[in-house]
Amino acid sequence: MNNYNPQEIEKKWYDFWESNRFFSPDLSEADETYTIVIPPPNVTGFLHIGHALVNTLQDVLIRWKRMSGFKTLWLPGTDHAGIATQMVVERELRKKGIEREELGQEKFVEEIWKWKEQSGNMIFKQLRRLGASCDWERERFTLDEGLSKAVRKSFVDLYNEGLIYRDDYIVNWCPNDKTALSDLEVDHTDKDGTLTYIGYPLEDGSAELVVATTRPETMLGDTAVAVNPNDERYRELIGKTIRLPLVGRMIPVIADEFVDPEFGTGAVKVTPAHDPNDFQMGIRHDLPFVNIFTKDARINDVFKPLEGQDRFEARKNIVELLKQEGVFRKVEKHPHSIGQCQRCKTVVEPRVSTQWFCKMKDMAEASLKAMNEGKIRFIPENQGRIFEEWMSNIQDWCLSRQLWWGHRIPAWYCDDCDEIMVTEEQEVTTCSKCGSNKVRQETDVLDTWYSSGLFPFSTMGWPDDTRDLEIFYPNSTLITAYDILFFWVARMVMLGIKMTDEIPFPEVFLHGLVRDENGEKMSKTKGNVIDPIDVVEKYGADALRFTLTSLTVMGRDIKLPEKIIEGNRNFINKIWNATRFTLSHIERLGTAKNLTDAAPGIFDRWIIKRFNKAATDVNRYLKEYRFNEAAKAAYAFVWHEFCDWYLEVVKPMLFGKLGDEACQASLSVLYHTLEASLRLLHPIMPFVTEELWQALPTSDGTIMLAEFPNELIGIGAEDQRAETLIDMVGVVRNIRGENNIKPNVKIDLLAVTRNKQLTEDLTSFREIVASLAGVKSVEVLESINKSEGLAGGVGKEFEVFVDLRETIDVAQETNRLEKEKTKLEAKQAQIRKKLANDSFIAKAPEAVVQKNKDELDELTAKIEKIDENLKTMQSM
RNA sequence: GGGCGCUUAGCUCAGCUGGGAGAGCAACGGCCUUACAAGCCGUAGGUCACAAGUUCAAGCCUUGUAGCGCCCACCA
Repeated sequence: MNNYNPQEIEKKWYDFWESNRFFSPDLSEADETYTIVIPPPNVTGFLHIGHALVNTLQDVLIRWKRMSGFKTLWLPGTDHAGIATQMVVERELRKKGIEREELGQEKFVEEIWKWKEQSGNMIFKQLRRLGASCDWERERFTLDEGLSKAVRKSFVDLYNEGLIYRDDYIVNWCPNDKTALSDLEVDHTDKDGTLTYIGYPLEDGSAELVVATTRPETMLGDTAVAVNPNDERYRELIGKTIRLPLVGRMIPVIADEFVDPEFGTGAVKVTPAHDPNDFQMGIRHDLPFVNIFTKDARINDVFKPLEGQDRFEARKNIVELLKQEGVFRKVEKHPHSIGQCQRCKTVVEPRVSTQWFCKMKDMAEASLKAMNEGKIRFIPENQGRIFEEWMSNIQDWCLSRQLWWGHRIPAWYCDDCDEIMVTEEQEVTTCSKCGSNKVRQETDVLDTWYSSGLFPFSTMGWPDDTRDLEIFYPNSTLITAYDILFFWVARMVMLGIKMTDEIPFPEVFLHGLVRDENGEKMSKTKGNVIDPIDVVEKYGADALRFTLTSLTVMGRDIKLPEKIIEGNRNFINKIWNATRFTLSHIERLGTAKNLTDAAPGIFDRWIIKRFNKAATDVNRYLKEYRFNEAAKAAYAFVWHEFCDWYLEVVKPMLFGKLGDEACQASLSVLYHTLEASLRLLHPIMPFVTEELWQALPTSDGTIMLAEFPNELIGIGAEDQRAETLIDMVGVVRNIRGENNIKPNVKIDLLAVTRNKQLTEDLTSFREIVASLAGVKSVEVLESINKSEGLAGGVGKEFEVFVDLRETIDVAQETNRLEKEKTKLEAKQAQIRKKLANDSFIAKAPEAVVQKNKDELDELTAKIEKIDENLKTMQSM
């Protein structure tokens, strides 16, 4: 069994962690805390790739901080998700032939709860498979008693302060869901449409005013025609009366600055009850509001001939009627934007109705102030500007929804005296004003985002004064996708400041959206959905986590091709095998069990130094939310430094070619570097690291509570000695590769060194160089008498030659040398030019100048040697 | 209409405060070398969209141009 098999280990370790309560913070110790509150998924939800991403990132941070000694809490919860859930359950019931209306609100809500008990929280089971280290003991739900109390408390407070009010207003109405929507819940798309021109005759029959409209059917609700006051063409008509075709209503011609004389005919029909602009005009000019639609957007009884017709049907039919009446003038193509319900895609109908609103301006200003004072920081930064833009142009928030699933608005109406009582009490039976007991509770519920807006503190027990609130609020950071910046983040910031006087979190990291390999949004209809659970089953959770982490770049969406996941699975396999190799030799580790007991050689010190650099980088990158860089740093170290070089260096030691002491030292360094590497990788790939770490003889407990590495052990001054030997191996491999010398052809290496240290090192470690370079012997020389058949390479402090008399292809070797020379000469020319520039010498920092000079010397020396080698070739 | 981005190797993309153009995948050549063929070694490939500017020095800073994308907005 050489390969890693995730299925065998993942469940085992998750159960181990959970049953040992490793996810729950120990409140008895007063460590520094680190808190993340989950973006609550819908109770009805199934894990999609976006969840996999956001929760992987949170888990990486949480595990990293937990290992770094913080008291960490990752609090999970779900959102009741008003419309979405109601729709799902409605659909389920319809399958059984039951309509929501038959059941009534109470029964229906009971059904949803039942459904939630059965199928809800599926997503948390799936999150466990991802490895999410949430504290499941603190799981919350937005409709829990505690969170509901927070909703009531905040609502009442805001109402008493005058920030929440009830008013008649034109709102976005979904005729399918039969509820009001907030502006954010409406998606706008450009669609082909038409512009219909209709002639409206003046009352006295003297003329007609032609208006243009995209929605001719709304003319039934017209209560005016507007023109721009400065429009010469129509100045005479202002104040005159028009007879509305088909309906016969007398309506005035009004003047309003809103009208654009350039558009259409410059005259606009005004339908205050069915268009947001017209609504405003209606208020400005005190016009009547004629509602022409039922709640499901059919023509109501205002116009009998079309009564009961759907608005789109009516649109066609009314044109016919207008033609019959002789007022239809023409129709043009006219693309325009239409609003659709975010949930059901039905075209939204603006509708005047009584709704509850929240004033946003002051809260938005407070949020902007907090941001400008640096109390809240967005990562990436440009998201802060988007936040600012939105906050600066904020509109009041329509809070009420004509749904049944959600927090019922805590308001009661008295039918006798019309008193409105807004109170935290859950049972109101008598009117506080007139004593009547004809009181009834508001049936509307709150926008689902209202309760999630309280999530950072309602989950901690607010409004009560709880220990959790004290310890874990404000949260440390918020991780979420940028597409809910306004829906959720903005609301949390505003409500957080308002209700608790504190910013709910000082940092917000907004990640991109996961798309398919062609950059398309994933959707079931397109069939390009990647199911994270499928990925987990095929490649393992760690491969998925590593992939998502390594693709998380600031401010960019993520394309996810399967190939990348496969490559990262291979990386895990690499670690798996490196560990197997190490363990297979570990019993030979005698005295030098502790790293500090070992007397590390130059390669040992080199790998420790490389590890220290990787660990420092990973820590820094995670701190900066540069997930991709953190993953890359760990990957590059483990694969390309630890496995590619160090493991190969160690092999000759293990075979006893350099003596027992060196072997012991390297074995110790090998072991401890591996062990530390597992800890370094754990936050990103928890399962495989736990599995391997548990197999180590020194491990105790769990890797998830082991210390996150910083520096393995301090290594003193810069040590280039190993690098030089590594460089030499590279030069020899290049000669081999380019000359197509088969690995089984063992050649002798002649090395000419230019300094004493290198001579010593090469002598001591010739076995290692021989092993890595695939040569049978290494002869260390101070100079060489070149003879035929020697192919040579040049390094900074050495030249190497191999005897190729048997295999040499002179043409090929000459070609190789010439290519090398050309490359070096180009570089040389560049640097010469730079150094010839007086301003460069004068103005560039001394270190930069010196570096260039050194490099030039090195290049010149190398080129000289290559020339010599070329001569040798020519003589053959 | 306003705002925010993107353009770097065949593909997907990194590149933080200006000083070496990089990774993964794909390609090419060679290897079952005693952890790993889910692997190893070697090689090739780029006017960093275009133009101008600042600078000793620009993929990176400034301005403009072109193409692409996203978000917001009440133009009938």
